[in-house]
Amino acid sequence: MLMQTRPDPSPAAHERVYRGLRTRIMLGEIPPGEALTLRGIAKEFGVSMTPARESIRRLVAEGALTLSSSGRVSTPEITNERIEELAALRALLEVELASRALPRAHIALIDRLQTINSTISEAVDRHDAVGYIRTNLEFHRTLYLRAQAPAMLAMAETVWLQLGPTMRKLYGRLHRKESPHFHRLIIAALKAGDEPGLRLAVRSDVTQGLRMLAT
Amino acid sequence: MLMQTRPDPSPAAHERVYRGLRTRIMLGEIPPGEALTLRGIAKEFGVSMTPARESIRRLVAEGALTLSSSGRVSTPEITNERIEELAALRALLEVELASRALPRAHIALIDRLQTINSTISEAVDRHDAVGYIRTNLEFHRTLYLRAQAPAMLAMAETVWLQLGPTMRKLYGRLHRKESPHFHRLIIAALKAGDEPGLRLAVRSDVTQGLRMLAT
DNA sequence: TGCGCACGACTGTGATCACAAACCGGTCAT
DNA sequence: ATGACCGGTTTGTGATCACAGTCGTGCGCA
Repeated sequence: MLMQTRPDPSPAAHERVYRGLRTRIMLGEIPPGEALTLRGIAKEFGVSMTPARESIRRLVAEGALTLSSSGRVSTPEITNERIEELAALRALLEVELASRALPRAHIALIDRLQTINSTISEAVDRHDAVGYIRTNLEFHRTLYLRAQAPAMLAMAETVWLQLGPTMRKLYGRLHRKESPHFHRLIIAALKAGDEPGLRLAVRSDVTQGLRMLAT
Repeated sequence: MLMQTRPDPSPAAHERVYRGLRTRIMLGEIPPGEALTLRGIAKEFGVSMTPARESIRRLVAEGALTLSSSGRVSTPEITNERIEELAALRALLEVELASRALPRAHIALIDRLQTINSTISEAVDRHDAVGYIRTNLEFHRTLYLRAQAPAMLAMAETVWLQLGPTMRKLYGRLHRKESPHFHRLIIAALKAGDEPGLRLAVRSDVTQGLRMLAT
């Protein structure tokens, strides 16, 4: 009985399309309001319309794309109220996730977070917006994975996805090298086992992007 | 120019299938671990496999259904950790929603909530589990609609959906007529404009179901 | 009697096609 | 010049089909 349960021999076509579009959206590579067509997506990924439609349905269900009344798909045109809401959701979810990760955060995790943090600084110096966004999300995901709360983490990722199209322009104007500042506060709070400090640091980090847009 | 923009002349087939399955899941009419087949769903709704598959994709994306490694779909088998997590999510999201609704809660809303509450009592007396669940959710949705936070409300509904398959058995053993107790506390806090009291009441109401399962 | 194995039915996947509605030009009348 | 109208083209929708993988059942063998 050497039934090697290979988890992913060759991902289904609709899965490939989904992942491709999802990362592009989450990293802000598609501007808000951009229109997409099923045939265009299908041709781009070298598949037929069927898997393209299924991936679109998933992304629409996750709020990453919107469907016009006639079925046209596009990246959502984001309003200020929506951004405020999504930022509030990030604060709610991620503060809780960080708090749950705190008792499980041993030194190896903190080391890893510091490594990621320096990678973020490099991306900032390089003015690499996509690299910055990706590494920044990796920082948060690495921490929250320790919370052992998959459903909560999935919701947080959904919020990141919905913020994707604005991330680009949001973080485009934020190439100050002060960005990992709150990350350092997070790491310090983790080291000290300081839960209130951690909650405040995460909340500050998450809502910092909002403030510059509200002006 | 009498272009009558009818919003929904005849809902698309995949939409009908989606709504049908969604309400059945959210109301707990499908037990956990139940297996579903595309052809079965298609035949039941009188459509082909295509719209059935699309609705399944949406529901899987929302966490209402799970996909086995071979693509088989079934309602999720829910563990205690998952329930704890989902209850925590309900608490986080709904406390925030209630708090945001509080300043906008005028007397007409409170009257409506009281009406819904008495309907809940009737369902309890009738031992009508599905009616109880539906009316209970209507109570919460009516309140949260006032929060003017559509993304947050959508997330809360997603959590309800994920809790659906367990709701039935959870609330099945809870046919004590004490159920609208926390609802009365919520209404009282709304009347008094007591935000801390409201937060506590919502949190208590939302997590009450968990406690009896944790034992 | 118990265990493995093969066969058949079933299930999800993806491609293709026909169809209806929406969109987008240019054109014409006012 | 501005507006409505009308064609062709594009777009989403849903049905159907062929195919590959999976699951289960019953048979056969030890």
